[in-house]
Amino acid sequence: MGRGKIVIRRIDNSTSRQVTFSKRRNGLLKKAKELAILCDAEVGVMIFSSTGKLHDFSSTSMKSIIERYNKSKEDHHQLGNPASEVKFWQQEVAILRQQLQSLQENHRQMMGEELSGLSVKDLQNLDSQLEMSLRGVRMKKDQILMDEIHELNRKGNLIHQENVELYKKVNLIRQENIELNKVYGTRDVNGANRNSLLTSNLGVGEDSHVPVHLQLSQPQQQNYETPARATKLGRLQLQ
Amino acid sequence: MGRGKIVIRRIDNSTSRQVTFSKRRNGLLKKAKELAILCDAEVGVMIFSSTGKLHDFSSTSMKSIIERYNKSKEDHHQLGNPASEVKFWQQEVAILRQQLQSLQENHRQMMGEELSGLSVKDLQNLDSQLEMSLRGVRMKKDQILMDEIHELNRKGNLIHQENVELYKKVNLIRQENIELNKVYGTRDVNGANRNSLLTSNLGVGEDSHVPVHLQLSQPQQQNYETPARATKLGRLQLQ
DNA sequence: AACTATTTATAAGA
DNA sequence: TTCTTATAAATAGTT
Repeated sequence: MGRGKIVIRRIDNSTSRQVTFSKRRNGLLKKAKELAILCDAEVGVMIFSSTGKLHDFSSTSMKSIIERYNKSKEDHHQLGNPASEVKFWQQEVAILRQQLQSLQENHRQMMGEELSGLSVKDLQNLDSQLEMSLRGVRMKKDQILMDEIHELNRKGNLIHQENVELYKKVNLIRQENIELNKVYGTRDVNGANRNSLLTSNLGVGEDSHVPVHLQLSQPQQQNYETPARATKLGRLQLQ
Repeated sequence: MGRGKIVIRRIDNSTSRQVTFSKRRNGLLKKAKELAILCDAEVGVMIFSSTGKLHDFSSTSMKSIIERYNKSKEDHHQLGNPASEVKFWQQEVAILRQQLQSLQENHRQMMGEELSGLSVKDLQNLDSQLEMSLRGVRMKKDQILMDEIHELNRKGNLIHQENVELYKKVNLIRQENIELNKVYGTRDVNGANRNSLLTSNLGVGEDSHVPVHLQLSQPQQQNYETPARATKLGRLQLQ
């Protein structure tokens, strides 16, 4: 429901993700409120943004909704109980550690390390993925460079235009001087010579009337530099 | 958003209240799901219909969302609480969450996604890393394939040796038969013909005395398959 | 449960 | 962030 259709998938761009979050969060909270009023329901909504900020709505008190939820789930494991609370957090740590380990292993494989356990099929899949990533990265890089080049061209042409205008002005003033000389007689022959000299010099400027246009012939094949070491992007330090 | 505009007020008619509840409940849950996915948010929704039935959605576990909610709302149970153990585990969770987020961001970049924030230099480093990874993966893959080929060659040669030995034995036995025929006279002309036929057939085997040797001409350039989808290696599912 | 005329939400762009 | 606006999506009332 917007200018275009979208697929429900994590929004890559951080800025538009934030904007969308803001809009949709408001929408969700509004609809929760409406549902509670229209249908006489008890509704609780908790939202944590990716930056960790909490947004919530509850038709009655959130505490009572959570209690009702726990009761409904037959969950007699109370959240105020310190022993079970410790247990909960320990479980949470265990889950996160497992996720982290899994991601780390995956990361190492994407770095071309620790490939021993993989089959040819696994390796082929990894190969394809890396190739796709590489294509994406290079496209992005080229796009940035092309944008820069276009910007430079734009500025170059602007400056060139300025030069043309200045040249016209100079020519006009020179013409005026010649007219003045005609009216008051040629008092200064050397002065006239200087004028003709100036003319020929500016004539060179006239040759470059074609717009400046730089271009990379094959940007995707160019090599800008080859760092031997792994960078912060390639080799993430954990802890 | 319907045939007519409505005011947000409790629907008196019980039946249409139920119907509206059903429709809007689904809408709310759908939107909660979308928000969680699109904006990478942690979302929990609890709905009790007026008949008391529970409907809920949670992007992660509802327990962890409620915990986070309680923690976010107030850390009142930290004051003078001897359960510093809880605090410790909470800190542990915070650290792990941060690590996980960092690794996830890195992983997305290595997958060629979310490249918006990167400079040309960053992209070049990523490019180099991916290329290096790719080289490593292909080397590993080729090595496995070459090992397999060598193993097959070894087995092939072994079998070929066996065949040579068998051929020698057959030839010996045939020679013995000829000798016996000479001694006892040719009882069976057709039998001799069969023998000579056998000889020529085995002669073909003799031509291939050179060891069998298969080889991939350019293993690193071969394409075994091109999976369009990302695999478990490329696209790791977290929770 | 479908249908569909409308309202509402929101994606994209300033 | 906030506004605007074209378009997608949700849904109120109806069949």
